[in-house]
Amino acid sequence: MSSTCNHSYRGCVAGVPIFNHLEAEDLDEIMKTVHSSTYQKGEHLYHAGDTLGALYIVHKGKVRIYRMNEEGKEQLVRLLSAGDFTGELALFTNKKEEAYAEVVEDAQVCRITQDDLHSFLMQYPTIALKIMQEFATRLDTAETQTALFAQERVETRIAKYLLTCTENNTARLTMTKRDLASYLGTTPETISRRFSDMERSGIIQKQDSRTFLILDQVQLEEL
Amino acid sequence: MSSTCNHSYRGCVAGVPIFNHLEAEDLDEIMKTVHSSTYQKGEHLYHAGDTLGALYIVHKGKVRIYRMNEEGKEQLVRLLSAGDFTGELALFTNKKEEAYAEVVEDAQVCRITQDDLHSFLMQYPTIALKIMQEFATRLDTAETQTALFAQERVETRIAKYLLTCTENNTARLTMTKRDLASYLGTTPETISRRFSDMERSGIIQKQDSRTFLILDQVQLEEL
DNA sequence: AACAAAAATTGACGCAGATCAATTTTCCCA
DNA sequence: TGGGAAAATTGATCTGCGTCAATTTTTGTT
Repeated sequence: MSSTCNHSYRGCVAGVPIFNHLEAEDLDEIMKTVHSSTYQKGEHLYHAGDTLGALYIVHKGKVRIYRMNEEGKEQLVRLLSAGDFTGELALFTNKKEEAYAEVVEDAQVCRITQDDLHSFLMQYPTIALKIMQEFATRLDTAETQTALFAQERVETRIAKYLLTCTENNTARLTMTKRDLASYLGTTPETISRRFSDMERSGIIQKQDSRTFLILDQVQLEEL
Repeated sequence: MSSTCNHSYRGCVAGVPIFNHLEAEDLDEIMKTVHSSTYQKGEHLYHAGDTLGALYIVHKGKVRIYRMNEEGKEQLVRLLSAGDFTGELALFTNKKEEAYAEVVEDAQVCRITQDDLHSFLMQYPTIALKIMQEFATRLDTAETQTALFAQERVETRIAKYLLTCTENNTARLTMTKRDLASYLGTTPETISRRFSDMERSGIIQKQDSRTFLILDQVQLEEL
């Protein structure tokens, strides 16, 4: 069960890229209209088909955005953590939501209604700019992702993904391999095999189930 | 060669969803800052790697937005016609463009510089709303497209695509099958075979090279 | 610590779709 | 309007990856 309250809780909004450039008094203004809820693992923020009237901003925890086709096959679209938002489709168009938002780590989520947001946009045009920045970036990511699916083999997709989450020659996965498979448009079995291949050929080395040492970055890059 | 002029040409802007809700005098205001160019088939508006400082709005003609991977494989991302725009990534973020924009049908294109657009957004917040609407829609399309690639067979992708361009039981392709293959992440050969299959099983019937009669929409929908 | 449930691994097998190659058809534009 | 180039079609072959199935490992819970 999720619990709701609409007290002023500035932290929820202050940490979010869309708003964090505003002055303190403007933030407080916005906070007055924000509804904050906590959700537990397994709960959904929304389902496909819902007509959302609000923007959901994750303040704490993790939320899995996924789609499902007619046969029930899932595709992981995005994994939200603190500062990320969702629900923009129903907010800016009048389409129904096509994705599901499932809490995978106990979360605190702020909601801003469509009407409130629209009036903020008129009042603070810089917010619009921030949102557009976020949109443009996400659009680019989505199109890159599509191109990746369209023209690269699974091995290449994994390699590219690993590189995006590598720091100091160490790749730390933020999700299970099962979710990774779904995100990369393949199966857990194939993910497993490709990881084994890469270990066998000395490109990576398993540290623990979620951490891998990159032994040969050059080779990884040209997969 | 493209020719440029920046005379006031209201038509360029008036027909564009982002601006067409504005009053005539506001339109004229905007028009003053718009640069209009004509391009011939084969010319490029921009290449991957360019740092664009402007939004490109197609007023006439067609523009092919495509990406290319390291091996030179192309993926068609979008086909722009009158009213569509491109260049938003470089405009709202500071990333370099990752796609190519090639004119495939003699085109007239308007350009609005970053600075001008930003000041319009502050002056007319409703423009921002329109752009966000467009972004949200496109984001949804891109994510739908990704999911389509991730979980559906080529036959299904074709079927879904055909349905999007069907009117009165007639599907009219807006691009060559070669481009369609690139758009759907497959090869011309496979496209050809699947179309033949669908004709053989009485689902569609070729009218001319770009037009197909939908004989059995139900079956097409469940492919 | 112990258990159940979820996740991950590995093998065997089959198929959708890519690739290569050879025509045929369509589309321009000179 | 004719000729050359691009696009489309069709066949033959090969392969990456999905599917099914059986364990094994990891994880979270009491």
